[in-house]
Formats: sequence, structure tokens, C-alpha cells
Amino acid sequence: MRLKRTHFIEEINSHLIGKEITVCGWILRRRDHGGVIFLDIRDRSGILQVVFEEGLDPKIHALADSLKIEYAVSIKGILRRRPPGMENPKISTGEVELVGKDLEIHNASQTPPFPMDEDLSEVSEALRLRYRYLEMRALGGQEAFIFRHRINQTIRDFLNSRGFIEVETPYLTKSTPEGARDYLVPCRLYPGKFYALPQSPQLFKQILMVAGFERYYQIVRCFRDEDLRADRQPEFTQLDMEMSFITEEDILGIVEDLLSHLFKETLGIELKTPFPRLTYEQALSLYGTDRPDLRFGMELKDVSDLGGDSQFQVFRSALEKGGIIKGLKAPAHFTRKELEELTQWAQNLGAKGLAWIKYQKDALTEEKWSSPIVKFFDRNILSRMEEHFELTEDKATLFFVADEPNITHRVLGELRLYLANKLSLIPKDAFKFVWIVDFPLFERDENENRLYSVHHPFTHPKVEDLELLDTDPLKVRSRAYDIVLNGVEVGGGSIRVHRRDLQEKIFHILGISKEEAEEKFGFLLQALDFGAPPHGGIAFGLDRLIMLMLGKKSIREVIAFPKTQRGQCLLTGAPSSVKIEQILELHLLPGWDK
RNA sequence: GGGGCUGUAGCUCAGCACGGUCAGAGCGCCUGCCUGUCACGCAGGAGGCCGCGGGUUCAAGUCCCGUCAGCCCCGCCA
Repeated sequence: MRLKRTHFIEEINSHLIGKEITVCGWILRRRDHGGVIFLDIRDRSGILQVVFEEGLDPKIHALADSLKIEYAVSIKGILRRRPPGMENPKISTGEVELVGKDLEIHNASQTPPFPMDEDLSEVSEALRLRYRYLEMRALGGQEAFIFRHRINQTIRDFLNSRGFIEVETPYLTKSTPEGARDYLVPCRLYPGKFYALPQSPQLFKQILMVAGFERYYQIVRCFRDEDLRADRQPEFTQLDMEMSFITEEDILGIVEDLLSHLFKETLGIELKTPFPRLTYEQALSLYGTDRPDLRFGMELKDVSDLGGDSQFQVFRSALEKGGIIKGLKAPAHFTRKELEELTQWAQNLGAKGLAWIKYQKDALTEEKWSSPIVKFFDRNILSRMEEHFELTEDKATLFFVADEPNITHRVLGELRLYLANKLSLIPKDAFKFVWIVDFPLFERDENENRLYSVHHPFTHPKVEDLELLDTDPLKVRSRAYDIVLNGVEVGGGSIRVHRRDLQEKIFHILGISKEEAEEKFGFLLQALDFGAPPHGGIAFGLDRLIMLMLGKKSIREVIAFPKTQRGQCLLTGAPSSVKIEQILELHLLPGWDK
């Protein structure tokens, strides 16, 4: 390294004209005119044009002639103002150029597999992942990661200022029942035993509350061995928080402060607080899902009474079987073919069918209402329908599903999203947070006929529902809350059980025996016995949050070295085979290590 | 475990439905020329197991079966 950098390119401007400076970086582009060579050199911070003139120094000019794209170089020269009319307004250093006097070539480069000076979003992701370091070096390739860095900094600054303490918890820990599949790490020292990588630091952060830290946070990696999606990676990052001597309101409040601070600092966006809240029941009833996208309307309406008054047998029999009838309004008309496709699509989701009624306000030539089923509805019902759905638009289509509540909500919830996308009803650049509260504590597993925790087994029941634990546990609501952004669950948490007797009772209801509870969670139960304070917290899927903030379609775009959908790292080739010696050492072949 | 889309030059893609001028384009790359370009330009050139394997056929990027890989989704994700 003969030529050391004197300036980052972003620091270079007309104030340095006439000065001798040295820049370091990579060749982005070259424009070779024979006697004069223009090079665009790029470092992390920007782009600068360098000129090598044959007349000035034939030797250096000849050396510069050997440069190609992505060679790593240092260039020393005199900064000068560009000749009049030769400025380049597209780059921040466009008024000036560096007249190259000395050049050190640190390394040559193969021709990159994709262009380094263009938007790479059209290049196949597999190739970009294989050459992730080149994608990142390319123009704009670091933006998401620099943004992510700023998010982390802003979160830490904010939480530090509010008295939170970041504590690191183990990655080699204990496998726990329920929840996602664990990643297991075989243990060399204890044949046949395994560590597990944490699905979250849940129990450790509760222990930290018992330990009296009172306010904890951690930006922490979590591991879940489940199938991948655009918003799911086997290892992902949580912002994990926990507080003592607090209630739900304290946590929701501090999270709203944190998120509005974050959006203001990093995106310049003012969020309105407090965020709206929906109960689980309301969310399901209005949007058909517990993670509603509030960027647009199209709420579901219950029309069970109207359907019951109609002569439409499908509706009436659904009601008789204990089902419900719900509908939503799309502000558009559809072709017969589209309606058939929608019906098919709804049936694939489990609906028996999809009823629709076309509405036309100023019906001079056409019927105001048209549909194969409209004959089952008399004038009176139709006008109640008009009122119910607030049919003020000229054209609309009403869609109905009549089925058991689960299916009705799921199908209409999906239909709502599908139609909103199709009709472009979702505003760009909108960020709509919503809290979902009052989740049920338990749900029933149909196959095994046992209860599961909707959140996790350490979630505190609502105090007013405690009595129902013995009589009707499925009716018990929990002190859990999710936070949803634009239809994506970005965080969730709860007030935890901090009393041993209640925790044991919940284990019992979940069908966890005393022995198993002792074996798996004995350390927690014991800790609760030593003056555990009331506490609760929340965890954010940080990758998802950043993905949404940047408007990316996949979490992989904001993770430096992500896995493919089949769980491979295309850069390193993991997972890979290992030597038989390693397997034997870990006692993974029983009997072979004797 | 299941459904769908994709795979042709270094990159992005066309060509597949109707098998036979079908090995093509743009960019990139290589060589040469060029003293004011900035996605420089001009002239010339190289580059292909049409993902892989099998089948049908006189003949297969093209049709069929299988398989691998990437992506999206369902299941799964307390």
C-alpha cells in the first residue's frame, strides 16, 4: 500500500481544487479516447472521474491503459475544475475531476458476472447470492445494509436513553417442547445429548427480569427449522425487549415511541400515535385475519340476517348448520370469466362457493342488480343490502361466503387482499400499524385433541378470565399483543406469568406433566419462586420490519448472506458434508465410537 | 409432503402451442483506432451440452416422462 487515501470521495468538492489528493477504490467505468483516458473510480461513498493524459505522463497513462472494470486501485493526482460545459450533474463530484499523476494497482479483477453500474433487480437472485460481495460492491448494493445499520443504531440509542440494558443470551441452549422445530447441535462431551439453537431468548429474558435488570433488550439472532418463505429465514433477527413492574400499556406506549422515533429518524416519516387497536375478535370479524392490512378499507360485513331472510337455499342451510354469511364490496365489475376464476380460487381455499351480485347505480340500460342469485332476494332485502354496504359508487360487486366462521373469514380475508391488489387499491409508501389484542390463550389441536398456547405457555391470562381456566379454558383471553404493519406480523409479546402456581396450572392445562415441566422448565419455575416481579415484553422481526420500511419484497434483500428457499447458502455452499471423524467424535453413530 | 412459475451465450431475454434456415438479439467481453468523454464513439472478432437423464420420431431448445436447481404459495412457523 504505497498510496494511502487522503479523502473519501464524498468529501471531495470544489474547495479542494488545486490540492493533491489520493483516492482509493474500484474502477467502475472507463472511457478510453486513446490519448486521454477517463476512469470513474468508486469507493463506498461516491464516484469520481479521473483523467489520465498521455501528454502529461506517458508512463502513467500506459499503466492506466491496462486498468479494467473492478480493479482495486489508489490514484494520486491534482483535483481540478472541469472545463466549462463538461460538468456531470449526475454525480456529487461532477464539477471536478482528478488529474491522475500516480497510480497503484492493488489487484486485478475478473470480468464481473453481472453489470456493476446498473440496477441489479433484473439479475437472477441465485447469481447475486453466489457473488453477494460483488452485488454489494455494485452501485447501490450497500444501501439496504447501511439502512439496517442505522436502524440498529437508532434502536440502541433510543432504548439506551430509556434505561434499557442490552444483555447477550446463549445460542447454545436447551431444546424446549412446542413451538417450531429446533436446530440441534450435537454435544461432544455428553454422548447422545444436544444443545438447541434458540427460537427466541424468551426464557432467558424472563430470568433477567427475575434477576432485577428491569429493562432489557437485545438485537439477537433466532433459529427455527421450518420451511422458508419470502419473509422467513431459518436464522433471523429479533429486537427482543422485556420490562418489569409494568402493564400492557407501558409496553405498547414505549413501542409506539420507539417506532415513531425510528420512522422519523430513518425515513423522515411521522407516524400517528397511538396506533389503532383491534381485538382478535374484531380483526377476524372485520378483516378475516389476525394480521389485517389497514392500508385500505373493504371491511367484511356480516349479512347473516339478510341471507336468512332470502330464499337462497345455500345461505339458509349454511345458517342452519351454525355458519355465518359475510360479504365484501369491491368497487368494480368483473367479467364472467374473472368471476368463474375467483369462484374456483375461493373453492381452493376451502369455500363451497363464492356468491356475487353486480351492482350498477344508474341503471338506465342495465339492471341495477344482476347475478344468478339475485332472484332469491326481494326488493326489501336488496335495499337493506344497499344500505349495509354503503353502495355509493356507480359500479360495485358484492362477494359472499356462507360457511362456518373459520372458512368464511379465511376466504373473504384472502379475497380482500387479492382484490385490493388486483384493483390497485393499496396505496404505495403507506405505513399502517395496528395492535391486535385480546388473543385467546389456548387453541385446540384438532388432530391430537389437546390444547396449545396461541402465543406461548408463559403468557399471562387476562385477570378477569382466570376463573375460566378451570371451567372453559378455550374462552380464556390472554394478555398478549401482536403488532401488524401493512398486513405483516412484525412483532408480538405478552405480559408473562410471574407466579409459580399459575405457571404450573397452565402447564397442566397444556397437558405437560409435572415431571416434564420440572425437567424442561424447572429452572424457570424455581426462579419464579424467588420474588419474580410482574413483567412482560415484546419481540420484533427486525428483518421483516426493515424489509417493509424499504419496500422490499423479500427478507433476503435486507439480510447480508441469506439462505435460499431450500436452506442453502449459495456463497459458501452450506450445508455441506463433514468428515467421518467429526461425526464419530460427536457420537452421532451410536456404537461406532467405542 | 403438495400446487404453480422459471431454466437457451458472461448478463437479460426471443425462439417452444405449429418438430425440419433455429443457434438469435441487446448489453458485456476481446483486438484495433480515437485528447473531453461520462451508459463515449467507430471498425473487426470470439463466445452455446438450449439445466441434466431418458423416451417418441427419419429429425427434438421445440413433444412426452423423470430429475436437479431458483422463485412464489399451501401445510409447517408456541
